[in-house]
This record gives sequence, structure tokens and C-alpha cells, in this order.
Amino acid sequence: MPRPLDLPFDPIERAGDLWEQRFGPAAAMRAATSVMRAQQVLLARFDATLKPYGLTFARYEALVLLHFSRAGALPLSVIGQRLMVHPTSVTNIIARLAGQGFVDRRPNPRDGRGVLAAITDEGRDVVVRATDELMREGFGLSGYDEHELAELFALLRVLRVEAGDFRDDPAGGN
Amino acid sequence: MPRPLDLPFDPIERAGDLWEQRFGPAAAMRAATSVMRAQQVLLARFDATLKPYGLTFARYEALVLLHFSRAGALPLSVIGQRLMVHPTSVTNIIARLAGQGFVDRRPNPRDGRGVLAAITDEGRDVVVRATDELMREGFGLSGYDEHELAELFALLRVLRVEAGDFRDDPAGGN
DNA sequence: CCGATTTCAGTAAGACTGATATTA
DNA sequence: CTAATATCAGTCATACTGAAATCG
Repeated sequence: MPRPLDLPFDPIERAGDLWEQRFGPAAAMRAATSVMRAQQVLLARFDATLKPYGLTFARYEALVLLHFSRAGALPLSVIGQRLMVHPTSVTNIIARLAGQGFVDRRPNPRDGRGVLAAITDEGRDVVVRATDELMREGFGLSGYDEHELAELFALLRVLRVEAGDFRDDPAGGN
Repeated sequence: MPRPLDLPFDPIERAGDLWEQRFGPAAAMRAATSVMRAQQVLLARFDATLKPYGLTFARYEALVLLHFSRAGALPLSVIGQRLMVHPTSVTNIIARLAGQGFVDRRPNPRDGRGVLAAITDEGRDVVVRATDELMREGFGLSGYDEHELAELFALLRVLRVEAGDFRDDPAGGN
């Protein structure tokens, strides 16, 4: 919906062709550029869906994390780790959510330095409704079947492992 | 390099497990979240590599496009279409590249409204050197073999077609 | 004292909206 | 006249750096 450009050719494919003539092997460039564009498309869809709920995707992710947590509350530091977000960005995100009444901020009783973000009833309500709509839209990926989605996940997992996001420890999975 | 978090589990996989218990099918969410994270990882790598050259990935892409163009110059409007970038962002990107001496701005002789961005010798030099280094790093995807890269490209192409980036016209490809 | 947690101030790059001048 | 091209001013959400307060 952002811009139905409708070029008569695939711009990445074309760039890849020229690339091979001038620079060399283009498979990695084609794949990387595709990832960049795919993210852009998905983010635009998510933000459009979430806008009526007053959420961005970053804030939505934080709400989901809190909604899933046992106590409905987590230290900001943990939120940052799980969401791979910079500490100052976590402060910012939680401040916005708190301003909207979707989370409460409270001191961490087990660590005087820390702050807990706790999801409110209103926060739970909005995250459930937003998720419902995102799922109805197939999370931006309704064009794919189950197998393709699993394949995409598996392929990109390699990069996340390599980036050090987590220890790939198939033994102690659960 | 941004943050070697090293969680003892895959955060997306964990979120997916909880998702299935609470919300429903999680394959799309897992794939979509993976795309978001993969883009973040790649962009961080690209920007780190390009920083010594004074380039961001957005500016680098514009330089590559100009370097590949026959005349070494393109209207800003065309740059915006190819790179899927907002008109005001194109103005901004080209202004920065011009400030660095990597492109020249000149009126479009065939359209009095238009502006051409023309890559300079210095611009060609920097884009060749930056590309060389990016390719040495496998464009951030050195963990993948040719087949996997092609698979990634093919999978994500579906989304780009669906987003209306271009007409999927297998007949008149070339 | 060292290190972790969080915040603050400030910078930067980018996406976008709305309005406008210019020209096709 | 309408539409396209580009710019400008301004807003927004975010990422990040460096410094600082607080506490384990």
C-alpha cells in the first residue's frame, strides 16, 4: 500500500545482472537486498495495522513479551535483551507505553537499581486485539504456506546464530 | 558485533512456543520476526563496513545505482522508484552525497522540473572500494552457500511481488 | 572499587506529511 | 487546467554515544 510502483522488471534482479557483469557473484547481494526490502514491506504492514491501536511494532513486541511473562512484569534490562534493543531505546519504549497506560513502571523489589515494566489490563486488552488483527492478516505473510514459512525461519536462523543472538544448543533445547 | 547477547535459547523460537499456546499458529510470526531481525543484523554489518567510506547503506545503494546507469546520471524521481525511497528522502540522500563530492546535481536537460544526480569520479572510486570490501565479507551472508542464497532470494521474491514492487512478467523478462 | 541498571542530553539518519514553486 | 518533479519545513520513532546517578 505504500507505493504500488509496478516497475516492469524486478529491480533487484536487474541490479544483480549488472552486478555480475561489473563486480562479480551477485547471489549474496540479491539475497541481502531482498531481506532489506522484505523487512521494509513487513514493517509498513505492521505499522499500518497497529496504528489504530496506538502502537508501533517495537512497542507491540514489548507488550507481547510482557503479556507472555509469568508475572506480567519484567526488568527493562531483560526486555532489552530479549528484543535486542538498546537500553536507551527500552527506556523510551516503556516510557511511551506507560504514557498510554499500557504498562506501569515500578521499582524492582529484588534490585534497587532496576525498574520493572508491568503490563496493565488495558495493555493486555490492546495486545490481544492487535494480535487478533495481525493474525487475520497472516502476519504480513499470507502469501506463504506453512512449509515456506518454516523454510524462511530455518534459513534466517543461521544468520541469527552467526550474529551471536543465542547459543545454538540443540541438546538442552527445552 | 553490536551486542553478543548469547541467550541460552532462541528468543524467537521461545516466543513462538508461547504464541502457539496463547494465540494460535505461530509459523508466520516466527518467519516475520526473523526477517525483522535479519535485516537489523545485516544493516548493522553494512553500516559498520561502510562507515570508513563515509557512507550509509542507503547512500551506498544510490551510488551503486548511478554507477550502473549508462550515463552515470539519473533523475531523482527514477532513483526514488528503483530504490523504493520516498521523494523527500531521495532529495536528502543526494544532498548528502553531493556534499561529500560523490555526486553532482544538475538540471535535467529533458525536463525543466527535474534534477539529475550524476556520479563523480570520486563517487565511482568510493563505490568500487566499498563494494570490494562488502564482497570480501560475503555481503553479510558468508554463512550461506549459493543454493541457500538463491532459496532466500526466491522465497522473498514472493513477498515483493505481492507488495507490488514490480510486475511479475515472466514472459517479457528481458 | 567495580560493574550492572537506568536515565538524560544530544546527535544522527531516515520516513513521512503537507505545502509550495516550477514546469510538462 | 492537471499532473509530475522536487524542495522545504517540520514531526516522528528510533539508534546510538557519552556521561551520570544509583545500587549490588
